[in-house]
Amino acid sequence: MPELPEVEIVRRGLQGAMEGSKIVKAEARRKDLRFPFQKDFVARLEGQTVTGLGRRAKYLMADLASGDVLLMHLGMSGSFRVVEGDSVKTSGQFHHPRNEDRLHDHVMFRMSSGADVIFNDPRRFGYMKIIARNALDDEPLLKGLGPEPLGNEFDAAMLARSCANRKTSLKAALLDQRVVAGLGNIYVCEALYRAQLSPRRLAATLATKKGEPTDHAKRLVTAIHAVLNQAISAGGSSLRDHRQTNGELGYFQHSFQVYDREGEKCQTKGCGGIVRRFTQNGRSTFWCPKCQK
DNA sequence: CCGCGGGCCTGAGAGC
DNA sequence: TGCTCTCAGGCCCGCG
Repeated sequence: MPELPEVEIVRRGLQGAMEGSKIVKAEARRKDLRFPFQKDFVARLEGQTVTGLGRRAKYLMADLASGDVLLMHLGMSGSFRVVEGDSVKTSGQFHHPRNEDRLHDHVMFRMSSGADVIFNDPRRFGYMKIIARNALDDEPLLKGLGPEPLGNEFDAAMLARSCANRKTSLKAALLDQRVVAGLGNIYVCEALYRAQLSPRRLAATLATKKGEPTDHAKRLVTAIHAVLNQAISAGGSSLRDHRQTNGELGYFQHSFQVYDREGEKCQTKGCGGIVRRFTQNGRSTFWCPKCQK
């Protein structure tokens, strides 16, 4: 499911239920997601107050009073929902009266706020891991992540620098979390379209021979900022799995200009092109060959 | 070091 | 209806 905007929406949705509340009870209903849970996973969570809920790239990070950090990744199909009230009365087993499919409810946090926070993930590409805060810098999952695309340090100069020596397409470079951390297939396609840059273009063409950013690099950074901010404002994109934590859908999918729009007319005024699709590095690329150069 | 392709999972949808 | 095939928002790993 989730690229940066969806993860950010989930973070905001979980804040009310989790920040400042204690994890009264935690359950991992299977022994693994993408990776096995740590043996002491539940023990390190129960009784801990969540002092803050942050995001790095596509990771959610819950700060615990113990000094641990709970790292959570949604993979392709992970989602959280917050259930308030009635279910809390249910003793023992983690159970909710709402009549939905619970087959893939894999993790539950019962919070002192009175809310149950439930992680559902059919494909189980998601995972959770507890790390001591003072060991975050050595965490392999986080090491090597590039800049936050909405952060201050991400600008045309930096993007040009990290693309300068790449021997790959611009599309592949933007999907590489070492270059910029948080974009996925949808928002890369949309940003390239908005910047009118071809996904096939060599990544290195964002920099001059001296390594200075080209106008293309500036356009691309502007487009990335715009598309991410608009997507966050729209609650993210709901294609299959993404839900806000209150169960509502995001609606940025209605604003896609190329993603999943193969065969449709290009929306750029006066272009008259047709949105095409092809495969790059095993992933679908959607673009307008006429206006993206 | 870098770039690429395979694999991990389940489920939805298309085609027969 | 039901089977088979393809594809899906991510990312680790092993190979060349």
